[in-house]
Amino acid sequence: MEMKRAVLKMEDPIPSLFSDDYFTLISSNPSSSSSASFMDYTANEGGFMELLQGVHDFGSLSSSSSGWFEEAAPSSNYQVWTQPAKVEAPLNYEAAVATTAAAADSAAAPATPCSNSSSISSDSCGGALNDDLSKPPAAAAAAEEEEKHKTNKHLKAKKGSTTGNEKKKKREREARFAFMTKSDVDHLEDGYRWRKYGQKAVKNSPFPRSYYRCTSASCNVKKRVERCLNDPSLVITTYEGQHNHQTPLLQHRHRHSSPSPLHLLPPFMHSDQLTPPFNYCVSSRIPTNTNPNLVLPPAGSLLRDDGLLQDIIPHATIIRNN
DNA sequence: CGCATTTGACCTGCGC
DNA sequence: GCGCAGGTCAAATGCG
Repeated sequence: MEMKRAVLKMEDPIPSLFSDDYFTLISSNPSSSSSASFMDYTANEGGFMELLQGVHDFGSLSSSSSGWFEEAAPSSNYQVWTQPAKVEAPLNYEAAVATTAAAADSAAAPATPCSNSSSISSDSCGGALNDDLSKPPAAAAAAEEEEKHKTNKHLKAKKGSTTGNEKKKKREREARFAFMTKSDVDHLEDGYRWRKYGQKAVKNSPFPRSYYRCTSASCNVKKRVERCLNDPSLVITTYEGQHNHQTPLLQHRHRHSSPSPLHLLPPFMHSDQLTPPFNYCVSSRIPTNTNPNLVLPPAGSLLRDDGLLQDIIPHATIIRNN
């Protein structure tokens, strides 16, 4: 099975993606022969949707981690890095996506953000991730909402003339959560309904970035979807904000009071893509047996990483897929 | 017809 | 101040 890996080197420049806001990158370590890469969502009531919501609870992240990255144990199959606070020291980042072939090489190397294992240039996946999270820290959603309201209300007026205060006021952003998945479709099903509101070409990348907004009224959650520059099969999804409503799937389930298997699936998964026990599929176009390589930490690291990973992934357990 | 997507224009922040 | 790049808007268009 093909595994993915994100490598962070402390001496490289921080990608702007990580330079602000609470951010979590969940990636796998290819160095393990036991290639666990799928989460046993069926064993958890909330599934990945709750996982995402849990990840959005960034308060716990900020309070439980002291450093820029929370380092996973070297023996773990996956690494989970979080950026709970602004970084002072110069750090360097690399998100290297290694296939199983490369995995053997780095098997001996400690799977830590400080690892000296193989690196790639800055315009790799790290570069793809290197978008503008370098904005002011996450602030209250209300502030953002208010500003957004202002923006919408006075858009035309602002186009003509902007007050000094508004001009100077820094844009505040919601906390973000990004992850990479292996998929041939950009927009992965996650249980929520999204409306695409923009698409931009990414500098130095042939792949555009798409912008989506949750269609639910009063929910201002956004997500951005782009492809990894180095490995176009990887989709980088960045969620911003927190849903203030249930997923349509959950609502449907509650209405009918009979458990729907759909709500137990991770985002971007359909029930018809499931072949028990663990053949989850990211893409609706990918055959059931194709591994999506949603990069998530293994049970070992989850259990080991007291206080952090449990906050990120509240109920998740990992099953093996080999 | 209603909703989603596309796409060019505009706004904003940041670095030089 | 200027230019660049990311982010957003909204009219036009497409689709079921």
